[in-house]
Amino acid sequence: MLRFGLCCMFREQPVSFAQTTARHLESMNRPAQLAKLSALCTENLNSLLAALKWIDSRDIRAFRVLSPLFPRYTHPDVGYSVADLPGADQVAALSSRINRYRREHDIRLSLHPDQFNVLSSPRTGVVEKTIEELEYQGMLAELIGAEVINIHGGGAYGDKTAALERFASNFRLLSKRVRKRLTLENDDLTYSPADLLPLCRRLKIPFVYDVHHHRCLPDRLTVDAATAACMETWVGRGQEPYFHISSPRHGWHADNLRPHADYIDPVDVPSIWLPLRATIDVEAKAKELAVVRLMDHFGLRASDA
DNA sequence: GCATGTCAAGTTGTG
DNA sequence: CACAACTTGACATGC
Repeated sequence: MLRFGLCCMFREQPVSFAQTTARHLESMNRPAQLAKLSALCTENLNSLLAALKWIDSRDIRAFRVLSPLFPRYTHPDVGYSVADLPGADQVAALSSRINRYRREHDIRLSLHPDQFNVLSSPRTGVVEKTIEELEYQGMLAELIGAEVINIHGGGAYGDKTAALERFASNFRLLSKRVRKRLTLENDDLTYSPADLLPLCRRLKIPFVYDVHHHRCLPDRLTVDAATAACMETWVGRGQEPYFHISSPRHGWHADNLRPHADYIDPVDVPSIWLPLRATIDVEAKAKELAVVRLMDHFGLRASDA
């Protein structure tokens, strides 16, 4: 059975996540910073629980958690750890409530660190900051029970083979809790499925197949072949494979295919996916409305309000 | 109050 | 060589 997932936020449902900036925090003393950060973390965990309850009511069984759930956690000047927060106990209690909820309601959680995280970079400072961010996400994943931390291959620097070798050696520097959750996704500019699959097999990293990126950056593999290869990389981890779907905002004949549309055109969903047991994250700007519409289309009817 | 510019971070490709 | 695109709002500031 296919499982469709919502990414990070809502268009209409009144569930939102709070943020702050380092600049603003720097205008306060340390106790005031920690008080504000503690309030934001608590607020965001409450929002996450509300998000899971809403998607559960629509039979949506996967959710991508936004990276800054704990705002500015790894910032060099204002960063912190959960134990530093005045509300540390509440943060821990809310996190385990979320973890129990997603377990009892069969909801998959994933994380997707953004483009600043580059394990293939030749710059040691970039790799160090990437590792720090991934370790934060590993800590968060453990708290709330997220299965997957999904990243891209990063830059090519004129030599993809050498870059992926740096990825491989830096991968070994990660803690076990990050390594056992890390996945690799093809992007729309640099690394195609054919580029990444050998590395995924070698390091036993599951491959997340984004078919829209594949259509932007094709390789010798067909959609069917990439799908099958993706599925195989997940066997060792014993989890459902992840796919990503989106539709081009300006159609398939536009100059730029990369911007995402509000909704998914169902014909963009590969028909070979339909009978699979897999999770498809829906990357669409209309957010929950797009997920519900797509599930309706395929007869995976979400219950009505 | 409301509008507008900014936000920690990397890399690539375009203008 | 500088800057926008990735993704996206939401926050902070200033009028």
